[in-house]
Amino acid sequence: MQFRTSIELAAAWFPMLSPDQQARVERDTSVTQIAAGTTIERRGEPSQCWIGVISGLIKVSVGNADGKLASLTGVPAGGWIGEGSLLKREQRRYDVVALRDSVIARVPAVTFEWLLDNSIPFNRFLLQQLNERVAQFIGKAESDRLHDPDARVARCLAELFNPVLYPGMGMRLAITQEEIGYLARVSRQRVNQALHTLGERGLLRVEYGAVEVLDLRGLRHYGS
DNA sequence: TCATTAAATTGTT
DNA sequence: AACAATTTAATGA
Repeated sequence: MQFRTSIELAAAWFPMLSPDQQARVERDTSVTQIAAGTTIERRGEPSQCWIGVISGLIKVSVGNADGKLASLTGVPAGGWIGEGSLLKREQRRYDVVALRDSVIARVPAVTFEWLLDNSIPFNRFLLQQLNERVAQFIGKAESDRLHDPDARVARCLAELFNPVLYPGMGMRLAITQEEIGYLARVSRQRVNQALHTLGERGLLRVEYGAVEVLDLRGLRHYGS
């Protein structure tokens, strides 16, 4: 089955399961194709699924009670998101939106918990995933203090594009300057300024409601 | 299909 | 933070 191959390729934890565990995951998991710009999960909905990105790229907007964004992060192919809400049995506190045409897998909460109870390799994978996420936030906090706003914007964009890796190719990302601001922890006005600075250096091109990355390496190493 | 209006996003102070 | 300018989306003839 082609879905089986997809899950095996994208989920590092899948091959570690026992055959009967794999069988159950295959049975319970739904894999769907998502068009770019589609909202996969909406804030407030109690949808209890663990979401994995088989291919493409999605973004996760974490919001506070006011509906304003507190932070935003991209999830590349192979990444999984939502275990926090599952573990705490809460409502979703963020929007999940596909940035590119993507294929996502949904693992029901009961299956997720069953794996948690029965598979040590699965627990190990989760620990690693959580650890990396913490490291990512710590790294972001560090660069917040070390670099100027231009560099922060550049690195955040590079971080979003990092997983997709189209060397030299122009990639267009539908993201608002306000969103970039929350992502880079910079005011919207400063984002606007930074984008033009980066644009003048030929690293990207600013569009309405989007930016097109021209030089991913340049962005990643900007300011260092 | 085109013109008008509203909403969203951007650019500037 | 506030404002004007610009772009997109929606609506109706």
